[in-house]
Amino acid sequence: MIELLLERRIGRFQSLSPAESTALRSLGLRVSAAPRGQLILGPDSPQNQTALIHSGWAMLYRDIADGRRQIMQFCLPGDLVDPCNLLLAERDFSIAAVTQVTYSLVSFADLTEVIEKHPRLALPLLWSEGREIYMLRSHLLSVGRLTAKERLAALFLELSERLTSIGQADNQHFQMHASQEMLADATGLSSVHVSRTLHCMQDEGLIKRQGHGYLIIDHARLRQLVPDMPI
Amino acid sequence: MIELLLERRIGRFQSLSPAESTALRSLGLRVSAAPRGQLILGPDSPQNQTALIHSGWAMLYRDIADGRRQIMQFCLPGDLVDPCNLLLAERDFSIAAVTQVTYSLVSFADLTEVIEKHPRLALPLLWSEGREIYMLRSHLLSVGRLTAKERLAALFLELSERLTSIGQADNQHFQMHASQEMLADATGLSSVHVSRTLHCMQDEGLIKRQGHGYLIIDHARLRQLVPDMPI
DNA sequence: CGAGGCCTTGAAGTGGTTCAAGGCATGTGG
DNA sequence: CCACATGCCTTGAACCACTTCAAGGCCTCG
Repeated sequence: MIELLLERRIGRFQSLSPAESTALRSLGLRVSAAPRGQLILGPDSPQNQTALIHSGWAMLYRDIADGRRQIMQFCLPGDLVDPCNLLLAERDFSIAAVTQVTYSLVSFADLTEVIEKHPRLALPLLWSEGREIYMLRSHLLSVGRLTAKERLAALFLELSERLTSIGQADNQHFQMHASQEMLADATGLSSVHVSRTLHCMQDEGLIKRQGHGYLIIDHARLRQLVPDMPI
Repeated sequence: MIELLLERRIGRFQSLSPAESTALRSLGLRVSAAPRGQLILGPDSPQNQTALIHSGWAMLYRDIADGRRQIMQFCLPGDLVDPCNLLLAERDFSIAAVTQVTYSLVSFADLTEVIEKHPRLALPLLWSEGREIYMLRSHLLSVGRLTAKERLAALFLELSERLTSIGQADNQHFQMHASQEMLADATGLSSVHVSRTLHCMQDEGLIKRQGHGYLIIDHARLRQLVPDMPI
């Protein structure tokens, strides 16, 4: 039952045999839970481990001494974070829970064992890594060259699509769990400006908020606002 | 003789047998050349190809309709660009020559053939991919959260270290082939501001320029300027 | 010698930041 | 059930880092 999401994603690349499914699930057997805000992988965590998210949102970020922080990506259910990182001597990022999160830590040994027994799983896992890099590059373009409104629109569209693909949203609306400060740290803006820009977007009818979730009402206009949004 | 650089890099991860060396070299047998400014891989190039750089600098970038452009990374000799991308349906970036460049195009088939015959090469190639993602994240942090001076310092340090590791610079100085407009497109600044900031850095003795190359005179002070520069 | 590419420089403008105060929820302990 | 603290969002006002526009200079190359 658990681990369905990573399976489903991989299965979209190539169909899986029962043995392969079981092997994938074995990566997520030891489930941990973290409350909102808790560090999942930090500078002091053992190296050569990465996170597989089962439920909830996490964020992958790096912060620097004087308090500045950059959120590199939001990690959603089914995400196995950057497995290539397992090969590096040191991890350069931290992962923290945005909502209550359940997850499994995956070690280099775990992953190589699975791949050695089921070599056919290697390719889809790399495909998944490729998607991650792809998103990272889109993020870089966004932060480097888009305006505040465009950056937020791009982020909303990305989250909307990713959540839709795991059945946690439809194209019209989804639950936004990140605080405005997190949105700021992800987009390279200040939280004050995020607040103002969101109001502006709401006034223009691009988004609509109710409670703690955002309702994207005009998916098409948001998309048209973001130049070159292929994802 | 050619292809020495990728071998040397991979060999730093694990030592290579002669057969493995030969296999790696086979990826770079068909050498092409591109003059400064020429497109190497564009939107119209066949998918499922990536570039292996033999000599010269290239840049990986994406540009959007209205002329804005973001350079994601500079590709230096020995770089095999994002092999995971070979698995994706579509490439989201272009590669162009910054200087005169010699390179080989590597297809998905080429790479899988090499890895199937020499499975021990898979890990070091992924390690190399891991480094690339690592740099991409540093780049994102830079563009999202650093000031103009810090961004340029970070970029110079990154290039200095990478060039030093392939014997094309020592820690004190290196040849800067990118124009100020390229530096701007890489750092998310305007070229005018790059010009001013460079002058400011020169006045402070952080860098010194002669001819078309930059001479980094105070590696230590640059490093101290950039918060959290682990690379 | 002229053209084009790249860099420089000034002046004006603006998108976004910072600081600071206040509002509105939610939770918690007395 | 109130009093208070805490976290998050909002709003205004001042400020600044960086952009844009525009003109001019200096190379290089045909």
